[in-house]
Amino acid sequence: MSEQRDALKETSSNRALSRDVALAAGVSQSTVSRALRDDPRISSTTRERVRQAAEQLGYVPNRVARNLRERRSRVVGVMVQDIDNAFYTQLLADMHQELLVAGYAFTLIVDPLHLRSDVTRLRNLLDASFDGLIITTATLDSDAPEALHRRGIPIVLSVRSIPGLEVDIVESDNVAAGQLAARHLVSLGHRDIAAIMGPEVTSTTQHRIVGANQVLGHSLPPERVFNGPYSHESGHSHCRRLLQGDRPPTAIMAANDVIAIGVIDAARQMGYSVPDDISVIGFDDIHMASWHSFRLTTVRQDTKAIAVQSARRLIERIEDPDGPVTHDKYPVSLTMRATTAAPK
Amino acid sequence: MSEQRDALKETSSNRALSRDVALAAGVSQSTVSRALRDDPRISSTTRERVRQAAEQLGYVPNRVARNLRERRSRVVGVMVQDIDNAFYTQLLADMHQELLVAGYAFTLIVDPLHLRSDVTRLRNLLDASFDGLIITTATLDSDAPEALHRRGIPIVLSVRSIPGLEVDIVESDNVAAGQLAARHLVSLGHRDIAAIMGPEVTSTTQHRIVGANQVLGHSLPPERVFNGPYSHESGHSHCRRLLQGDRPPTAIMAANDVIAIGVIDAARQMGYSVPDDISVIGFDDIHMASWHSFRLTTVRQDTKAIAVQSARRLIERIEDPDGPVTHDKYPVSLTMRATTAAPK
DNA sequence: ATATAATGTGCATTCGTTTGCTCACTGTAC
DNA sequence: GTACAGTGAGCAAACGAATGCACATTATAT
Repeated sequence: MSEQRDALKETSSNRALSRDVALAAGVSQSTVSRALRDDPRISSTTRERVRQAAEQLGYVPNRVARNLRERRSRVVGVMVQDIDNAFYTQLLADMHQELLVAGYAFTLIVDPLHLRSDVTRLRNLLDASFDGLIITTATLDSDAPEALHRRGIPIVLSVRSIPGLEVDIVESDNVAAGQLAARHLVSLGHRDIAAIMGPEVTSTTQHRIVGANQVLGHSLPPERVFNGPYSHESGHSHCRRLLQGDRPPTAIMAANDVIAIGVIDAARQMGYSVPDDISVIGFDDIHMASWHSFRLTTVRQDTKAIAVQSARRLIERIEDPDGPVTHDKYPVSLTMRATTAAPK
Repeated sequence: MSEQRDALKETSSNRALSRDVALAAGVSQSTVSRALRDDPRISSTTRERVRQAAEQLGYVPNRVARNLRERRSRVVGVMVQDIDNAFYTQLLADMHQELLVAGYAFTLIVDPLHLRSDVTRLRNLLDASFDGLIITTATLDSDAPEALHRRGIPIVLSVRSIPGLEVDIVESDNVAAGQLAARHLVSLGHRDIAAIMGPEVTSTTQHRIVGANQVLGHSLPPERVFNGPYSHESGHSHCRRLLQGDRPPTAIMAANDVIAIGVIDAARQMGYSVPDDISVIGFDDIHMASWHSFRLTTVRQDTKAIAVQSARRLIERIEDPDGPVTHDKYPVSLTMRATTAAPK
């Protein structure tokens, strides 16, 4: 048993190193490094010999050492508010894919606090040796993005933006999104519309409200606008309260599909029929929106394009820190399904 | 402009180093390191002076260098099949939390291929400098876990297991889960039950089928058992086909809630009522299962406990590679909601 | 045969920390 | 005044790979 212990101990520390390969192949350590990285200066015979030796010993280069030497980690951080949220989850899946093919790994940073100056947190971001950061949790009062930017850490603001910051931004045209939703509801004949939005300090929320107001010709009355997290629960409870009130609205605009589904659930639970008694429109068009139980009418944003482009922009920024700052704004479109209709 | 360029260039490379702090504080670089790590040998005056200098310069230790020296990265990999899946997403959220407080970051590894010997992939896992790996994608024919284990890389098998491998396992009692589901359906009077399961090579699928068969007193007929991915789509299409067949079953057991919801959607879409026309039971009890639109009866597994314990076991294993191998098996329970009833 | 270029390797340094060991200094006991 | 702890700090060697430069060796030109 103690023998096995020792064996194990040895095993865990006897990962073959480049110098072991060098010894086995009868060349120098630097030649091993070059051969394995396909340096043209190494003859093909030597290269082959080194390859074999490496294979034999199961040699895999130590990435930490390489990172130190190359002064980069090929790891990027992706900040999201909440992993357990279908929108972020779709976004992450596509970002992951894009980063992967570019040779980057990513580590998830969950940031429920919207990047408000939490010194410890900021320190962690700085010392975490990311090559860059995709931030999807920016709020208008986030201070971390600027601090990180000043430190020279490549960042891209994805999904949500902060005005006046000279960093790459990838987002949807949220003003147009607000317009689209409002125009759809108005054209169906709705006049009393409520909005269950995300946190007020969020660019998406503000832009969409602006867009909606433009179409309505007036500002949504404050008692018809609700702010809260992007959760099923938020949609559910706000809708419940609305329907219990004196004069419920005839339509509800939700900040995203997850909220919208919460709204639908609450309405149904209270015996209301969607869309006969009340119309509901969402944003995003996540997979779930098309499920038969919901068939949610929603303003589609090109989540995949945003995910992919965010990853690309970050990589570009990492590889060329001084390139021009970009701002991608993707068009949105209306996906009509079965949760909106003319009011009774 | 070109001035700013230069400034930027400098900025990105002039992160303060410990030697800069040393210079500023008038001490040696090693003293800086010790002072910042609260080494008792450093006097409090010196410590304070170093602290101030570090603060002043905005010094943050380079984690890559530290990792190289300490021979560890404080990063663990978590392998999941699919990010965009509510079950994994919940699991990840809790693992993340647990790892975070223990000082570990995690990087996500998406592994749709079930860890079948993909040499490139394995290489990537090996050289990625993870301190350990939580694997939720093991199948009975995965060979990577054994290879990784042999290499001395700490791993824990989470959710799914592989028999005969001397590694830590954290899972639910899936035989009991199968029994529970079958017993519930049988006690309601169901005799013709179909099962829409995950991939056949999965321990969870096999154990649950075993449990169900034990209760039924016979094996489910092959034409009533379907294997497929853990997706809404799989539940949807299999259910559709079942209901279009000659004699549809009176109840469907799904391998997880996501599939079950696909089943419900398909049934409703075809005009069947759940549970009046057909009963549906899921596994997991994800948040969504309780949404009013589904109210899914399901066998609950303690996802949170599994997530937390997997993280803990991995950390223990990292910190004590030679400790005894553990096998946690969590009990499951029946959550009765509104998708099961007696057959007509 | 000698100079010259082209080719392939190796030596030694570097990346930025942590840490074993040494050493200078102070204060106490003899 | 010498010896001896007990402090506090510095020197220098890791950690494991990448790479600039020097240096062999061979092929080519003269």
